[in-house]
Amino acid sequence: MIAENVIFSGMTNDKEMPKAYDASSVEEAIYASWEKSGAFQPQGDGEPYCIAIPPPNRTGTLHLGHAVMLAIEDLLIRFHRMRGKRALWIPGTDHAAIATQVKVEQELIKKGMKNPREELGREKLLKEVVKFADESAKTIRSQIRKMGSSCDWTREKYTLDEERNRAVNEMFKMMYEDGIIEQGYRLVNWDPQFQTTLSDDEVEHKEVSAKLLTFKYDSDFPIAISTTRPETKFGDTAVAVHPDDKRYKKFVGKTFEPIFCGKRLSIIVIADKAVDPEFGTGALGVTPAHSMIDAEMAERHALEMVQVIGKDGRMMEDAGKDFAGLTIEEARKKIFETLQNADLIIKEEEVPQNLPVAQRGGAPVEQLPMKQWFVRVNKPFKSRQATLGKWKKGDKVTLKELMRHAVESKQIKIVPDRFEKTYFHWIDNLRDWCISRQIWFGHRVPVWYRASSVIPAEAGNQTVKDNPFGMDSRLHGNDKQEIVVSEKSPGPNWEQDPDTLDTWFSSGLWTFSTLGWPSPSVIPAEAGIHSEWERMREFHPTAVLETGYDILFFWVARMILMSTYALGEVPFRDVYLHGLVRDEQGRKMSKSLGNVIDPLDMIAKYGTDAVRLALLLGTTPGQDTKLSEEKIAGFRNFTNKLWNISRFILMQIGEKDINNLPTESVNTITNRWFLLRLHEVKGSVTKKIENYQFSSAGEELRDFTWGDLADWYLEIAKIEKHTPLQLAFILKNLLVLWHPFMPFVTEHIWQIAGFGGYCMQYQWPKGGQLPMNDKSFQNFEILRTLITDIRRLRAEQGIEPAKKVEISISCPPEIAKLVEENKAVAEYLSRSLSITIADSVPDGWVTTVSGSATIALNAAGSVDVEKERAKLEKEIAETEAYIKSFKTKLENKEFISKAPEKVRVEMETKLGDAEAKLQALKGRLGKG
RNA sequence: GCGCGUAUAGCUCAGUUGGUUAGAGCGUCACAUUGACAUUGUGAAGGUCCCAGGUUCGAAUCCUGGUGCGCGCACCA
Repeated sequence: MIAENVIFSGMTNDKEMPKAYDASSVEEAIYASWEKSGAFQPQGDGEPYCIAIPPPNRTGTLHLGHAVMLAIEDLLIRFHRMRGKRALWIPGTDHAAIATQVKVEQELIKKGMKNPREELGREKLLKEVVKFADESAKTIRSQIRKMGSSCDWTREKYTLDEERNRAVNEMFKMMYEDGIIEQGYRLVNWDPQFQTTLSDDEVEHKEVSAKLLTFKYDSDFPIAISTTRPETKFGDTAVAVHPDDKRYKKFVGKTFEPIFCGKRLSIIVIADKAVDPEFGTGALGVTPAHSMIDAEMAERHALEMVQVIGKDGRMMEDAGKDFAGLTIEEARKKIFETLQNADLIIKEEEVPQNLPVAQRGGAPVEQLPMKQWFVRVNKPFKSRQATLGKWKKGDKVTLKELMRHAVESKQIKIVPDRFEKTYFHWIDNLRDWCISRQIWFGHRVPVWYRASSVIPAEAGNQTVKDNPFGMDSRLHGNDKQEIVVSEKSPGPNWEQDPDTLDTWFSSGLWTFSTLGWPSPSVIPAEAGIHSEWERMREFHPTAVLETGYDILFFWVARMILMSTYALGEVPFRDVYLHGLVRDEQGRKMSKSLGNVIDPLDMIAKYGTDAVRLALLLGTTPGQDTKLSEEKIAGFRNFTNKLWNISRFILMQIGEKDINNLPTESVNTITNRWFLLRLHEVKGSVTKKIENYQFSSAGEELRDFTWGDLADWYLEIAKIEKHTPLQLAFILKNLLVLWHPFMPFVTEHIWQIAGFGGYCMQYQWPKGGQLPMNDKSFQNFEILRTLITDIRRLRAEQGIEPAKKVEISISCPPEIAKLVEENKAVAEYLSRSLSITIADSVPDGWVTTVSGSATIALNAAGSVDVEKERAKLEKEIAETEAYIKSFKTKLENKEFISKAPEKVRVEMETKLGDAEAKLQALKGRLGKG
C-alpha cells in the first residue's frame, strides 16, 4: 500500500530546510506525485467510503464556496482513507443547463448579437455553449487540484456525458411507466427573457413598490376590486368574496357580463374562504390563467381559464384588438387611462409587493398555462422494490412520502439537525415539479411524437373554454396523440420533443449515475464484462453529502427523491451543510461589490494549507462565516510554525536514520505529560472529525501544537534533551494528525524527514482518554503553573526578560521535591538566576502565591511597599469571596443531597486549595 | 403571515447532555530579539454572556415573553 522510493521533483530530499516554509514552490509537485502514485483511488479491502462531489457548474470558475466544500470533503476523504477505508471521492462537473446557456447567450449579446437563438439556430448555439462549458471544465479541474483535493480523477463524470444521459433517459422512462411523469396543461412559471419554463425553486421574489388600483370593470358592475396587474384582468372569469361577507352575499352565484376596456367578460361571483374580507374591497378578481392562487380557486369552482398574456410577454388577442400586441407596460398604462376616462377608478395607492423574478437573469416571471412535463409528487405509484425498509415491492407510495420518510426515519442524518425542519417544511409545500425546459443545452426529453400528431407547444394560445382542472384531465385533448418514450427514435416520421430537462433532474441521479447506474438488466452488458454499476454498487449509499445549505432544496431533496424511488435506498447516510462565505463585513461576495476573494489568489499568496485552515477553523456547520485576508495570513503563520517545529525536531535528530533510531528513552515528567497529552488529543480529534466537528478538532490540534508542543515540550527539550526516538515519534504523529487539514506541508515535511511512503497513506493513529490521576501529569501542570506565575511576577515588577533574577520558593515538601527535580527546566523557562527552596520569604523580596506555594523574587530593593500591600489586599479579598461562594454551596443541604458526588468532591478540593492560598497571602500581609 | 437562526471581550467566534473565578484567535498595551520560528517569544488589560420573568441546590446553557439583526418559505389580489 505504501509506495516505495518516493521522490518529488523540486523537493529537497535531505534535511536542509529553509527558515520559512514556501508553499508555492512545492505544492504542485506534491500533488502530481500523489496523483501519479494512484493513491487517490480506493485501495485495500476496508469498508467502502464514498463521496460524490457536488459537481461545480460549468459556468466559469470556482469561488470560495467551492473551496469550503473541497476543504471539508478532502478532510473527510483523507481521514477515512488513513483509517483504512476504501475511500473514493468522485469528481465531476454539472452542465447546469439554463445557467450555462444564459451565460453564453449573454456573452454573445455583449458581442453584438441581438438574438443568438434566432441568429445561430439550435445546432450552432449549442456548439458555442459546449465550447464554453468545456473550457470552464478545464479551469475547474485545475482549481480542484490546486485545493489539494484527493479525488479519483480516473472516475471523473459529467452530468451531460453519454452515460449520465443514459441514466437520465432510463429514469424518465421508469417514471413515465409508473405514471409519475406526466404531460399536462397547467400554469407554469415562464421566463419571458430566456423563453423557458422554470421550476418553483428557480423563481425568486424581489421586493418592489407597486401601484394597487381599486376599480370597477364597468359602471354597471356592482363590485369594486383591486389589483396591481390590471393587464391580467382581461382574463378574469370570476369575482370571489368571502362566504360570510354580508356586503356581497346577494351577488354570489350571479353571472355578469361587464365590458372591461372594450372587452366583454363573463364574471361569476363566487364565495371562497381564501378571500380576506379585510383586504381592499374584500372582493377579488379571479384570473385563472395568470395566477397560481387564482388557478387553485378556479379549480375549486370549475371556472373558465382565459389566457391573455403570451410567451413573448405581450398581450394576446383575447385582450381585445385595442390591446393585442402591446407589452405589459403599455397595456397597463392604456388600461389606466381608459378606466380613468370612464371614471371607474376608485382608489390608487403604492404598496410593497414581492415580484417573482427568474433566479438566472432576473426578469419578471409570468405565470402562464402551458403544456409541459411534470414529476408528480403526490400521485401514488407501485414501488418497484422494497424501499427504505418500510414499503414492500408493489406497495403504493408517493414521492413525497419517500422523501419525508428518508429523513424522518433517520436513515439520513442532517448536520446541523435544524435543517431537518426546513426540509420537512419544504416537502409539505412541494408541488408537482415542472421538468421540461425550452432551452437547448441539456438532456433532451426522451419522448417521440408521430410526426402528424405533434401538437405545437403553443397550445395555450387559445381560450380554453372547456376547463376541466385536475392534472389528468388537463391533458388538453391530446390524449390521442401517439407518444413513445425512448432513447432512440422509434422510426421514420417520429419527432423528438424539442424540450430539454431541468438540470436538477440529471443532478438528482448523481450519487448513483456516477457509479454506473443503470443496471445491466436494463442496459445489456457485454458478454463476460460486469457493468460498472455492478462493480461499484457497494459504494452506494454514499457516506456523506457535503454542500452549502442554499442548495438543500434544489439538489439534496431531489437526490433523495431519485434514489429512494429508483433504488429504494437513501443516496447518502449523512448530509453536512456548510454556511456561506461572506466578506469581513458579512456581505455576500459579488463582483459588483468588488469584495470577492479569489481562492487562487490566496493560494498563490499564502499556500493552499493556509486557505484550507482559514475555511475550516472558526466555522460552524450551517452558519455563514466571514472571511478576511488577515485570517488566511494568520493560518499561513501557523503552517510556518509547524514547519519550524519540524525543522527543530529534525535538527535534533540530525543525520540519524529516522526509521531506525536507538531505543533509548528519557523518562521525565515532561515527557510523560506530553505523551499522555498526545494520546488524549489523538482520541479527541478522531472523535470530533467523526462527528463533523472539524473546527473544534482543528482548534484543539492547533492549541496542542502551538501551546503544548512548541511553547513547552520543545522549550524543555532544549534542557532535558529528549531522545531522537521520542522526538521522531511525536513528529510523525503530529504530521499524520494534521494531514487531513493541511495535506501539503505535512506531506512535504514527511518526505524531508524520510519516514517512507506517503503521509497521506499512513495509518491514522489510535488515541484515547487520559488515565485518571496520573501523578506525573499532575506534577507537570503544577510545575507549569509555577513557571507561569514566576513569569507574571517578573512582568509585574517590570523586570526585563533578559535579566536573570533570584527566586525563592516556600512550599509543601512534595512541591519542593518537584521543583528540585526540575530545577534546570524551571530556571531556564522562568529566566531565573537561581531557584532555591526556603522556609520563609527573604526580607524585601516581592512575592506572589501560586497554589500552595509562595514565590519570592529578589527585586533588589526596588519594591514599592504600598503597591505590594494593595495588591495583596486585593488578592485576599478576591480569594475570600471565592471561598465564601464555595462554602455557601457546600453548606447548602440541598446541594449536598442533590448534586452529584463528583461535583461535590471537585468543589471541596478547590476550596482546600483556595484556603491554603489565603493562608499564604495572609502570611505575606502580616510580614509586610 | 408561517418557519428557522442568531445575540458571549474592540473584532471574528467556541462554549456537546446545566456544575470552578466564562475561553480561543485577531486586535490593543508593555517588554524582549544572534540559538527552530519576527510568519517569533513573555506578560497584561478587556465580559451585567441582549432584556424581563420562570424552573433548579446550581443557568451563558433549559422554559416563557420581549427586543435587535439575519435567513428561508408563502403571499395581499
